[in-house]
Amino acid sequence: MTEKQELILETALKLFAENGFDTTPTSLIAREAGVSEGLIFRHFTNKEGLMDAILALSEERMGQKVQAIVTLTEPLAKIYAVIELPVKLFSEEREFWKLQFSLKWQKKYKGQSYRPSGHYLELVSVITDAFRQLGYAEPEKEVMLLILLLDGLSNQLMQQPSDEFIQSTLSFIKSKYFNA
Amino acid sequence: MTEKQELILETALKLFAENGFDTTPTSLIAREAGVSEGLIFRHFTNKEGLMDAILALSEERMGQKVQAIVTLTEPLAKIYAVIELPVKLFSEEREFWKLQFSLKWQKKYKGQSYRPSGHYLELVSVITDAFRQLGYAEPEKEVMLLILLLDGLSNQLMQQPSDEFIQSTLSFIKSKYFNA
DNA sequence: GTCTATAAAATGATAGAC
DNA sequence: GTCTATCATTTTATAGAC
Repeated sequence: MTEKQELILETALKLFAENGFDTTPTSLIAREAGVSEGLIFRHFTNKEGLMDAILALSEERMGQKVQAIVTLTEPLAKIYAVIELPVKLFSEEREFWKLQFSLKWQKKYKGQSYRPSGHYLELVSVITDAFRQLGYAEPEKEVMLLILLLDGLSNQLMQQPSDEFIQSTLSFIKSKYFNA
Repeated sequence: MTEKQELILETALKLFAENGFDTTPTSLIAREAGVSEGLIFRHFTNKEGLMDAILALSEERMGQKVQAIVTLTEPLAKIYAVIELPVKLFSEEREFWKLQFSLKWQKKYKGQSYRPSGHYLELVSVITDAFRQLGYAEPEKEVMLLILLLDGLSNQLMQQPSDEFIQSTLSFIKSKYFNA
């Protein structure tokens, strides 16, 4: 991966996150990255190829995050880590994750609608077990509820809420979970 | 509002909801509605005007829904009604509400980002009171949490989940709320 | 109110030189 | 690997006839 290739990827990521995939012209990406428009197509074939490359990075980074949670031993620690995940993702690489979440709502990518990644499914399974270990009566439903909650939280994080709001939300959510 | 005007609006709504605002050409709207493309611009000035007209309808319909909840007397009934709101909205007018929710993620409309409507703020205030009446210690935070939950639920509703999933989710959420 | 025809600009993509 | 120049299409929008 050459320097310009990375530059294109980084710029495209930023612009896609800010303005959406289909409202960001390749001409703008080229201008912002300071490269010729032709170069984008030489390296990534077409606009979709550019998105593919970004998504490949995404899978990799998400895998690392999930791994870090899965390796925790205490069930409650796992649950708290999942609760903190969206905030962590957004604070570390805001544009990157904004793009991820917004994809769900944009035009079907390559004809398929949004599909949860393998990492996501692994996480669900691990958290279900955690709830079970804590003695919750309906672990599957608890996970489902928690997902709804974190989905909504990710949603809110797009609006750049204050740090105070974020912290207060996190601790309030955590306060709802304990050994059953 | 003439017959063709309504037809254009209805068709645009459907297509915007399916494919997004900026990925739906006016030519397609015209073809699907069986009218000339020029007529769209004659009536709605430009593509944005078309969206404005749709959004005006939205405000009106949302107002009706909120009014129905506000007039309930029992605090728990209000909370349950809010919990049921997303499902009700999607089952009654799926495309319409899908468009609403997806707008949050699309390109900033007219340069402003998404802003909650007056109806929304009214609803928040009423539900906060309901929690207070039920004796909850931190009603504001409870509302915030509930909003996250319903935001996430709306998100999931986009994926056309099974009716069984929906019902089970609703009753599980409700089971978390009672007189404190 | 509605349609046909057309303009004007933007956009994705390719070819060929360096 | 990279750039310049250019093409083909699509898309928003307007003008004028009926």
